[in-house]
Amino acid sequence: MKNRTRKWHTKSNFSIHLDNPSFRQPRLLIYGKFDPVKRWVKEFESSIHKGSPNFACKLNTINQCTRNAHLSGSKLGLGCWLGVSFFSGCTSISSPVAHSMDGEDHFIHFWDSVLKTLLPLKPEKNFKSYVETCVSILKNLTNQWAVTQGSVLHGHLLKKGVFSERYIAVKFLIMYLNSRKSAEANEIVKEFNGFDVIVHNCLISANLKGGNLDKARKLFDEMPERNEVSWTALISGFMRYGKVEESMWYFERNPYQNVVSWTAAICGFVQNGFSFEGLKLFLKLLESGVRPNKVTFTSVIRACAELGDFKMGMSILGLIVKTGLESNVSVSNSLITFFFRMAEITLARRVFDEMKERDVVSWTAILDIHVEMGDLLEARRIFDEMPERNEVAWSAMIARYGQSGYPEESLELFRRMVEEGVRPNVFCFSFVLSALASMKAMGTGMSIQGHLIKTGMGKDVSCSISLIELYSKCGEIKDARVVFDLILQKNVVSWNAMISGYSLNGKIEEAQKYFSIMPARNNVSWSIMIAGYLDNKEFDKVFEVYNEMLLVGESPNKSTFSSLLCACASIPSLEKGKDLHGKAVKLGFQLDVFVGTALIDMYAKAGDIESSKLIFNSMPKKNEISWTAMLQGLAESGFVEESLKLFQEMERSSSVSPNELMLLSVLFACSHSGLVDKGLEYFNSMETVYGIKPKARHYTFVVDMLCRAGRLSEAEDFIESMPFQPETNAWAALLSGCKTYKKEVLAEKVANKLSKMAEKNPAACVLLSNIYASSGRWKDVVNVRKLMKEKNLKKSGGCSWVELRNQVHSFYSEDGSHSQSADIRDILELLRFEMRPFQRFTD
DNA sequence: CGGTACCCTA
Repeated sequence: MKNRTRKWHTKSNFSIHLDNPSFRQPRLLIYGKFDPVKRWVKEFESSIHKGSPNFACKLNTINQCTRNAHLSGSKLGLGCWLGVSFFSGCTSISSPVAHSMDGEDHFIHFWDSVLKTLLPLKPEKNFKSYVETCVSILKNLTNQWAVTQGSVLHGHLLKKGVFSERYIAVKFLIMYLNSRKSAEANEIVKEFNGFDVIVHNCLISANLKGGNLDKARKLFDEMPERNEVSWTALISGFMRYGKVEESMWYFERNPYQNVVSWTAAICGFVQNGFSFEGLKLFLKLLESGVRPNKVTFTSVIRACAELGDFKMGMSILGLIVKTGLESNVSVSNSLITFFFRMAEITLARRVFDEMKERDVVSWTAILDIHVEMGDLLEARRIFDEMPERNEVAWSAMIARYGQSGYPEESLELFRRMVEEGVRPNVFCFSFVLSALASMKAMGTGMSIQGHLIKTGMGKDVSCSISLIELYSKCGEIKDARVVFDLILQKNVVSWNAMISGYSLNGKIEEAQKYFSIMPARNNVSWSIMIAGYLDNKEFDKVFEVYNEMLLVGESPNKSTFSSLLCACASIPSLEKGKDLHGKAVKLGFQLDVFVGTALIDMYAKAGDIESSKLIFNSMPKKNEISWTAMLQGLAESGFVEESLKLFQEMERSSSVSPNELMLLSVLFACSHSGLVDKGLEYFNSMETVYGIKPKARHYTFVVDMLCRAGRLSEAEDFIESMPFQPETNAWAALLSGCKTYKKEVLAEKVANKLSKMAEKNPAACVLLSNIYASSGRWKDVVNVRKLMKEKNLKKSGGCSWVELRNQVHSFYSEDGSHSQSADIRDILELLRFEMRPFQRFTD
């Protein structure tokens, strides 16, 4: 069911709304930098001017800083005040990640400073607020796993005699349980002197948090009496681990059916993907006369968003208004996302704008809307000016920068995140690792891996997947394999990453091996294999795997189609291509940039340039590759003027800038239409205007262009003045120019040059032997061939193939490997015999 | 001492 929602809000829904003026116009003007801590530190400084700060002033400052511990300036502010330099340890380290890892220390320093200020204070001055402050610090320490600082506070409170309060003892118990400090936890349990419902509840929920479901159940069963909290803890705990049936077993037997336990069950359904059942349970709740509260509504609204049920959502909104909860922060937060998922972006914005009070989730929700729509600039603006950021907001930005081709920015944000004391979760780590993978920054990736191993996240699937990606991209496939082997719970995605790594490193057999033994495959697995065979130019295998994929009932995705179409373009097979085009339209992929581009290329290579143009013009989004394919298609199909016109149009009207391949097409077009001077002009402006350094292939095209126009001496000068070794093809172009324009002297010169190169260059050998053959110098031909054999030079052979009943048969020259090779040769002999009378026409 | 909304890997 989760998948259904994901599929439902595709990007195409939003492109319409992006242009909606009512959404565009009102910019988010409510931003404003808000950092109360800075204000408090300022007030504190002014009180120093008046004299030394008193108890109330110090306590107040601690409270403010603790309450706003998440804010960026707070740690710095308090640190400066206490004379602790938070950045002392980090300025000397230049590596961004080493820098980040030190963030943990800043964060510990922060709490050390807080305690250093708190401990000398005398509680008698205002006992009540002193205790309140301690409890608030303790809560933060528990959330942030600062158990060392927690035990310092614990000892201090014992000494001061504040610890007698029962509820404080419970909070320490929870802290110790969460940090798995069983000795300390047992100590506190002992002090409670026997059975206590609350202590037992704490034990149960700690076990549930750690995943020990059986232990939790046992503790629950052993309890002589239970309260409503015991039941709800169990219900929600089982839901958290996907045990919906067990959870409902307890729900139905729960003697205290209050809102909280109802909400736990409803929410559990929604979180496990059973939103419809969640809604049904909500209706039952209404029937039973229990009044839903804000938490219930947030879960139910989320269920409507997951189901895409706008009407139901609006009915529930009616109920919300009736109960007076429409201005509640959490409820509004869920409504923002609900409207966004319904593509009602204006409504989502209105909910946000009309909120009297916003929290970090509200900001993250509105941030995510911009991120999802691809408006990265505006998203960044919101992100920078948000009053508070949590790991969700950070990870949304880090992920999106990485995916949009800005891995450096992704890494920089990650560094800042850790520096500001926000603890990254496994998702965050995997985002930043995949950004590093696209930068091929193995060293930095390894230091993050070190951190992951140290903190016990080294075997996590999502992090490991990104690590596999990183090592494969850097060519360290063995290391990728080590990471893969260590994953505790391998899922399909991790297998896919491994297969794709092998394929990327040219080990298609290994990829095939893993593909065949993986326990479960999805369409991505199949696509990876198809793309792998495509990279290896084994086109018959491409279609073989595709047919097998269809046979097992797996549905191809967009990337499958672009690989298949690319294979069609390489063969080229118009029939297969058209067939795939039809299927793509049926599945709604024809508007996709990658599929569209592959179609353009396929039709162009198959000679149907009209169809290419039709597709190009109908594409709603074109990227650099689409333009390149179209320009190349036009130029190579002989539509040179149109190709040049399109290039100019692109420069004028699109944000795409010219690349190497486009300039090759332009030079090709100029060469084939006799526009030599225009071509030279383009070539000379490559570096100055477009910032592209010409490659050997560009030089070859210019040589070809000059030769075609008969400007042979110019071509010779050009080839001699090249800053690097010319391609063999450049010499070939010059030679064929000599042949056309009967320049025998020059031809002889070129041949001499080639014979010098022939030692190492198989292409030069072939060219040379062709020259000798054409002038009847058979002895020289044999010498060249002998040279090739001695030096073990091999030219990659030409290959031809035919397509029969969904199978591609390929043949190399002198190739007898086909199973029906003998029969084929017999037929060929027969055909040759029958064609003999026409032979004089073929020469 | 129990229940929530925002982010989620190829």
